Amino acid sequence: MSFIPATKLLLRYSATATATYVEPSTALIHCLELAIERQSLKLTQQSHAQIMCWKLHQNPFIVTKLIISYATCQNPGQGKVVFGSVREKNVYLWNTLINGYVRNGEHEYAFQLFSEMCEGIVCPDDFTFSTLCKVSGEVGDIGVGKYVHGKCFRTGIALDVVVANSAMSMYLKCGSFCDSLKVFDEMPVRNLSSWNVVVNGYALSGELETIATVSRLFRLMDMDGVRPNVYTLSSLLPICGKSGYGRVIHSYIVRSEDLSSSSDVHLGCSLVDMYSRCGEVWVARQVFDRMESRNVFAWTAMINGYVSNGHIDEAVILFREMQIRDGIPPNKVSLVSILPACSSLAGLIGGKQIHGYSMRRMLNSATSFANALIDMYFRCGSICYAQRVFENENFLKDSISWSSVISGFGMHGRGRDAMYTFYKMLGYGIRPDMITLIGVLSACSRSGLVKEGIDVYHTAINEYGMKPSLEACACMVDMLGRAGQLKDALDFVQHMSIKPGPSVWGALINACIAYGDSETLELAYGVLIHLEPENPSNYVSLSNVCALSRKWDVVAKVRTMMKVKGLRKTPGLSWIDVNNQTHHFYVADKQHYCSELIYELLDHLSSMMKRVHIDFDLMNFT
DNA sequence: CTAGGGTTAG
Repeated sequence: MSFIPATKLLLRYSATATATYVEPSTALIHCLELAIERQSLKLTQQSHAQIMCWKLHQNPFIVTKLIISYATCQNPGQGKVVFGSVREKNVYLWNTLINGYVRNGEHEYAFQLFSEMCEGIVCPDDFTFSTLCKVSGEVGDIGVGKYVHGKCFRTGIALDVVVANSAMSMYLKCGSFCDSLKVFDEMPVRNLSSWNVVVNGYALSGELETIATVSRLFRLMDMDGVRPNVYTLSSLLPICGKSGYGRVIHSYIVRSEDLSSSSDVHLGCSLVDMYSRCGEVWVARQVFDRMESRNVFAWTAMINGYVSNGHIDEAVILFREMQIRDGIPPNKVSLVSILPACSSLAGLIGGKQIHGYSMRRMLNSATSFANALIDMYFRCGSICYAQRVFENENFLKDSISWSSVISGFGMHGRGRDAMYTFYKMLGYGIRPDMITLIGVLSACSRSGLVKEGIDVYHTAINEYGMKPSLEACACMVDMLGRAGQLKDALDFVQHMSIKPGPSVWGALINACIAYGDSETLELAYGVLIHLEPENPSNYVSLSNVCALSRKWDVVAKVRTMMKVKGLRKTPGLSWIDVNNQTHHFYVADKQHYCSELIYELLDHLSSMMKRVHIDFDLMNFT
């Protein structure tokens, strides 16, 4: 794009002027429009000079354009100077000036101009108020927002669609969805934008209450004579969860010709994401394959879908295809998505390659990326690299970074290190969240640090006002149970502030099995099966326990109960990649052609481990 | 003939 000097452009106008005369003011407006389009300060200044030359600086149209032009060039102050020299300031001029400051992020000055305007002769109009509502929303101060909105009512401007829409959006941004809905309810006329704010409000507020509202929303919109557009649907899709409404929306898109032919990438991404979240990754893939164009968002959504549904190999293939076929380089988020795949593949190499790539592309300074990297190294067994990323790499550590390190240590049985990291985090004044708490507690549990774990639990409640989640409680039960403190564990379960769930009873059961408390065991199984009558794992576990104590009649009863209920448990399996071939094994599986050799080695390793264990115990007791 | 609202993902 070549730069055209203003003077040359004006000359060109003079040349054409022989054929058709062009007003100097029209020529200047065109110049300014070009300046706005190109964001050229130079062209703006040249036009300004020409305006002064031709004495057009009182022309309201030209001056308005000039102020916009300065604002687009990040010079709202220059606009203010121009504004000051205009004798008759009309409402357009005021609005333009205020808007210029808003666009440059100078919210406070915009408010100051607004109050100056209110004291003057020129009254603020609907345009002024919509702008100020937006600013209040961006500031996030509901007090200011209510003040501005209140002023709209005196003049009846509040009923204007755009003003009301801005007010709704303002309340939403200030965190008051109900004020937003109140405005919506009282609007005499609504349009698509009004509905889009409401939909967004639902999207921001919780999930479950929304589900019932989603289908109603469609009907109500239809009754209002408004059809959902791309924005409406892509805000709606992420909150559908597994409700099945996602499919309803998809079919609506397919049926509406304008929507399906728009081939909007954003909408496609939302669909891919929605189906992935529903666990229907195959459908997601079909949507993905039929998209007309795919950007990095689309590719990442699909990769993420595969990773979160456990199709690691597909994710890796797609990660390569994105770069080879479409020439799209991965960005921060693509890397964060693929990193968990590296840890599942149990190969440190892939993760290290991503780490190296991120450093070359300078993508490694992002907190979320560093956090994923730490997690990946821990999962691949490299405590050392994980620590190195945490300590040496230059990124802003958030509570997730600390939590990753804490649970990483826990994973490897390094309870003391986890505790040390936890208290260091508190020392830095960082608030722990539920994930942190669970990380510390599970670390304590695995390392037998019962007293320490209880201390942490009480610190979280008393000093940080946390309300332990079900998982956190399950960790406590697990910790007490593993240490053999069955009475305390049961006592904890019975005095929990929330209703104990399956995970809590499950933890108690494990402890009972390990320490042979058949009385508590019976109680726990009773509750667990009552809570989750459809979970096959519970029956299998119960039957195994009974088999151990040779209660064959109970075993048979449990097995028939499962059959009657039509429950089947998919057996767990493990696998390993050797020379690009995957070998998988079930429990006591003898199918593999190297079975004999494998079991021989396994026996050898177990006896070695037992010896080490004994040594370890001896060391602890002396 | 000038100015305003909804949002933008993984």
